[in-house]
Amino acid sequence: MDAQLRDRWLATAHERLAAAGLRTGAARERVMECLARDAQCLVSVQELMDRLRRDGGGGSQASLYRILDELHGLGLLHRHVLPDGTSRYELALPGTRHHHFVDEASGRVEPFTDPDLERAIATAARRLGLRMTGHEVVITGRRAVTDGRDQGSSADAP
Amino acid sequence: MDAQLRDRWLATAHERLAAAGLRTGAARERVMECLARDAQCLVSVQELMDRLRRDGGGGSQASLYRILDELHGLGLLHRHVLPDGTSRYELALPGTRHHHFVDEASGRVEPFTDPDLERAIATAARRLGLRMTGHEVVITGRRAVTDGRDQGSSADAP
DNA sequence: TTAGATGCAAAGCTTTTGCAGGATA
DNA sequence: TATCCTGCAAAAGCTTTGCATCTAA
Repeated sequence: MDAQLRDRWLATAHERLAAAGLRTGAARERVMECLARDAQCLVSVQELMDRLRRDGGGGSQASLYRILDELHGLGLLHRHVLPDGTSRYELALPGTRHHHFVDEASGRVEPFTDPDLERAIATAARRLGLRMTGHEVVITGRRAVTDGRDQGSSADAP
Repeated sequence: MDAQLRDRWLATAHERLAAAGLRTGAARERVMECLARDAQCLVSVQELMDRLRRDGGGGSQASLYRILDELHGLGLLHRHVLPDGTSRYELALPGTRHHHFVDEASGRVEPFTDPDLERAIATAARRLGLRMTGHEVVITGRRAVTDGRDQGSSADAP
């Protein structure tokens, strides 16, 4: 968990909510703190619900969905839909964009970044004559059996 | 609609179904013909249902879902989930893979291909040490106002 | 004759909505 | 005090399942 990212997101979020003329509510504050901490990479609504309950705060499902939709509308969250049809959210902040890999073996979603891929997407959009507002890359697969072999330099930015 | 693609897919599908020891059923035949014709780029289950009804054949919703799942399991269909949570299918055949662009203005989904992008994805997967079984790229945006200007060479393979 | 294939209806899941009551600025 | 925020419960969609029936091989 990146504490700096968490704080930066919380600050931005509060700022933007205030600018939108919205008030401070207990439920939303709890959700936002949970997101800032646990949604640095895609989390499902169910996972969020569980963590909120575990954190003691409680909160209703309806509020959670409403709040997520609201934050997404303000551009504070990215929203993805997995092949199973459930939606997942993660913090949206400039410079933190990443792609996703779904491990078929475990069902886990993991982030990765790749400047070349990013570039290729931008180029493709330009070729198509599009003003791109967003993009999503999901690679599905399994970890190659590494048996200790070097996997080559990580595509993840350091 | 690409008649050659349609026929090639139907042939492959029949072949693979037979190889899997499955029997011929009226409902599945109708669905397959509809897919071969209308699912060369992502169609929703609802759209398929409508077209099947319009074609007169009828068929139940349960069968449609079952058949789609079955064909997907045999690798004959690609399955995508759009941001609204509904799933869409399209024919899966070697050499016909393409990416998707969602036009925010119209909500339409359109296909495009881009060898460079394809390459970038393969490279990224390799770097990550993954055995890739699938990938999905969705670009969201709007068509730039072209006002007659050349958009550059199309990213679509000729 | 036997294992699939199909349709109908009901159940399951995630997500959304309606409303009344409770906060915030 | 006027909005906005919350929670509860019910509703809405899309998708899956159970079960009895029909059919291809």
